[in-house]
Amino acid sequence: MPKAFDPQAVEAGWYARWEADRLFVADPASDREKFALAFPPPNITGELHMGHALQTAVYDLLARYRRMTGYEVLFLPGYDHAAIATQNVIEKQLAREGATKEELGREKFDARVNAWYEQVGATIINQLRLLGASMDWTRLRFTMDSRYYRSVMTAFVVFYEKGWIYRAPRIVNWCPHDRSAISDLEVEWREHQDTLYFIRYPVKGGGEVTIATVRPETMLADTGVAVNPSDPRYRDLVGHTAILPLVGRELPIVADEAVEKDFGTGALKVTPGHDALDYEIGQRHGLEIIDSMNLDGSMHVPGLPYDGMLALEARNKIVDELKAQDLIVKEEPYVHQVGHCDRCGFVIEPLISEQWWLRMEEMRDKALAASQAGEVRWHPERYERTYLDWLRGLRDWNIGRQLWLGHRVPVYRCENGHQIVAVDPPSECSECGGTPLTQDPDVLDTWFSSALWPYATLGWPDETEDLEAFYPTDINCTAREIINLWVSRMIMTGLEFMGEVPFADIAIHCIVQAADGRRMSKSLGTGIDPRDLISKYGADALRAWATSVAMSSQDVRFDESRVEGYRRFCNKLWNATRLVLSSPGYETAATPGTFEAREHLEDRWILSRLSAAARDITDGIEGFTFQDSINAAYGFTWNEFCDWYLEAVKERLRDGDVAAQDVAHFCLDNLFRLLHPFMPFVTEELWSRLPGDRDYLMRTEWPTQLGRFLDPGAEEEFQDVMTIVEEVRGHRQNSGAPPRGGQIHLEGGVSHTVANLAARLAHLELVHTLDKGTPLAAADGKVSFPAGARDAKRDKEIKKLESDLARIQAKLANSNFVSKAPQEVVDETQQRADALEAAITRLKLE
RNA sequence: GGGCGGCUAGCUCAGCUGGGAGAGCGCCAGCUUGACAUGCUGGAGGUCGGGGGUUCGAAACCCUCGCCGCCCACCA
Repeated sequence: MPKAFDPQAVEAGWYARWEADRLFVADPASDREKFALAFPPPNITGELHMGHALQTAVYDLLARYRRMTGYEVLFLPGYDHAAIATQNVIEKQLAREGATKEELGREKFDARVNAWYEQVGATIINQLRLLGASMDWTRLRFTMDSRYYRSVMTAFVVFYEKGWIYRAPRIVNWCPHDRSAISDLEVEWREHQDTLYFIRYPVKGGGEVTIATVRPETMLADTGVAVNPSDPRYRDLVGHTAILPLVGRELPIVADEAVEKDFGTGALKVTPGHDALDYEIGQRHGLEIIDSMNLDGSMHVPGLPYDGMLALEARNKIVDELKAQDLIVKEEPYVHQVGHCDRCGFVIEPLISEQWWLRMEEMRDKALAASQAGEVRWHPERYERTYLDWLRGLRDWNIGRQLWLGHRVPVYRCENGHQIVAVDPPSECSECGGTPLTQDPDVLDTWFSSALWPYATLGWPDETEDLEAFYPTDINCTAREIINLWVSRMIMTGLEFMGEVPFADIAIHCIVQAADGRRMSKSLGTGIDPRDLISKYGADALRAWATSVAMSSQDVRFDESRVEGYRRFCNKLWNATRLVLSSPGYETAATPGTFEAREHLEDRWILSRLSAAARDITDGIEGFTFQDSINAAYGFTWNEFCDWYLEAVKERLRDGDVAAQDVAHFCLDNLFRLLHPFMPFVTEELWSRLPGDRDYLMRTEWPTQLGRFLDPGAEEEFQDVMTIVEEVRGHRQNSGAPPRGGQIHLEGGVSHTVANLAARLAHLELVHTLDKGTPLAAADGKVSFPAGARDAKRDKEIKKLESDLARIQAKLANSNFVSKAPQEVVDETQQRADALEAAITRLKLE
């Protein structure tokens, strides 16, 4: 067995073996209880980043844990076509080549996209394998594969037949770059420093009204002026008509509650064609809608000199002309939020467009009712509110996109104007039999298809065996930024189509930031490729780190040294195993179990500690506090099993002591099981090196029967041992004594077992009389302290203990404390005081 | 504008329902200790963001202020 743990060498073979033996493949016909995870399909826009690695580690931990606890587990992988995002990726590639998708043409563009899907899909799968994700590859899904496509079409048709899908012109968020509408959730708000212009609009019949705007170019499409009805400044103007400068259009002056009296001048220019609020005001007052913008964001004002200009260009020219006419009252610097397309970054232009809409009321209400009924549990709980608040304010969803990439809307029209909505493309018009039919050019919002993920991947709308066995799935774990975009929509459509929430538990994991606190991103150069970390520290180390931070209440800054720490942890496990394996005769010690005798204190102690660790690790997983699991496993392994137990039994192991072998073996065996979900590779490897004929660790049982080893008496006694050993080491160090040698004197109260073990661990000779020799040591005043070892550090320690004691005694002297605090707290405090007094006495002894 | 999270050792973070301030890394000192120098031993380092309050007792609960971050939102 190599002296050092080498992740590369260990990891290489296991994944292939697990997979070849079909350990990841779920059986819907199994008698076992089912546990299903539909892995959030990564966008097929590029390679997986740290966030994906973290998420994968969490999912796989749950999958492996559930397999070991007896469930039939389905861990279903896949990826998402991510229409708008992928289209942007390809367009950027084309731009670098000096081309555009229009030049390329639709067919070649599609071919290019498919090639990209193949390439990136393969990379993603490879990364997931490197991470050790125990996914059922026989069920790999893609949101654009033919079966999934059919699910999406079916959902559309069902919604349509319910009357929930309709087409209507409305103000939408228009991305001039993508030439598509996007939903409110895809708008990213960024702070802009702009200028607020105060512009004078003359009023017909005399007077004027001054409005404030940051977008003077939109005035070309103004069709009204609005003021608040309760604003005394403008009361007399309501009902009058303003004249639009530069254009001459007559603008009715209306009163509307939506106008803020305190903003600007309190008078608002109304541009129903290019502002959401103005649109609503316009609707209420029957104002005309004028469209002054082309779909590429340029001005569409035929007959005016601004026609065809870019918005900003037009703005400058308009401001110049208004100034020339002395219509600008003033300009103020103004900081505000401006919407951008979250995929391409272009400034969003609100404009009127005819779009496909999905009514959400009924689905929203069902989702709210499900939460009310406790069918959805959030971890941490606070995210439930984020979700519910958003749901309550939900409006109709714009599901149409004017992109090249995505699921085409299944709506067809014949030459006679009939409209057919069908899952499969009809060959002729169902009303007049006419041909040819043309399909609606729109595609669906990529989130429309993602919303079906938990059941479309299982075969819906067909009543498949998988759907029957594995729906609902059990847990969804994602970043909070897609709670509204994705999680909420899965819940709504899941309730609608399947009648049940798609998962009962939702865990929100943290976001990994770069070490300096910035966002991890490729473009900023702050991203880290998980594969680099895997090759440096191993997948196990990366996973252990990921699960240790995943459920953090705040986002975490990436700290590479922590990943490195977990690699060292793997090495520690490795070497602990090596030590045990080197015990003579151990190879043939096939049947553990003789430790039941448990005559040694250290054996009883470590089994008790193992039992506690198993409990803490299990509780952490069940309670979505994975960091507690990792910490318990780490602490047990390093600070208890290695630092104390193995040190205590080294000689016994060297002598081939069967009880020591059995106990050590039992600890390792259970520890590997307990760590397997977190660090699957190294644990599987070490497990395979233990003697005996072994099946895969991956499919052994989770330890659940260790409670019987809890042994408070042994823990207390061993605590005495540790205290003595630590005191001896401390004083040795302070007095410059060599690390070994010297004697320990046994006094009255100390059990022979404790003294003996302490002597062994501290490398002392145990003697039974006080007058023999000079050194040493200690515990609870039961062992005398030798003369001649007094030093400055000891004085300092005495001082510290004395001040601690003074504080505690003051507490005990407080009658309020004694009378009001619970008796056990008072008792405990008294015990601490006694212990401190004893320690001081001991240290002062000469 | 509303909501949420964070502020704990030099750094990255734990501290759950209030009762002795923790870990990893880093730092200092000492160790070729028959598993591991990816190691071992000892140690330094914190008025738990500031200020009030509740309590016998507060890092934890309440109020308030200050920064940092996120989400939501139709004030042009």
